[in-house]
Amino acid sequence: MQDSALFFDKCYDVVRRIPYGKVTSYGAIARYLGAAKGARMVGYAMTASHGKDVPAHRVVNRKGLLTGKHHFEGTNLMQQLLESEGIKIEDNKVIEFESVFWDPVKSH
DNA sequence: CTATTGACTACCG
DNA sequence: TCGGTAGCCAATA
Repeated sequence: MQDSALFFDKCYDVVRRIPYGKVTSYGAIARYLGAAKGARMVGYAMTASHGKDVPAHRVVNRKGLLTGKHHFEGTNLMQQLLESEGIKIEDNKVIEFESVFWDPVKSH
């Protein structure tokens, strides 16, 4: 029971470590936590991250697409948050995604 | 218990 | 990035 809760908590911890102006992917977090197949679980954790100090807008899928924007208020809040950090968005995708990508494994 | 769904990723053509 | 399909794991009905 606590395993999944711990997984969620670790997801939040990693997301909080994302530097300003950087983003990471669900899969990268999942791999960092030792759950390479758990990318969807990371997304699930983000869904449950409401009300917490988790900058979930810095987490996108592996192509830089803002697949989770629908979970934010309005229709473009996630994009605006990223743009306010210097990350450029076009067509729901992070521009120069590889340049702003932050790998939790490398940071570790 | 099974079936469906989802903030994903990899593979195939 | 190019669309469809399969595999994945947990939550929900």
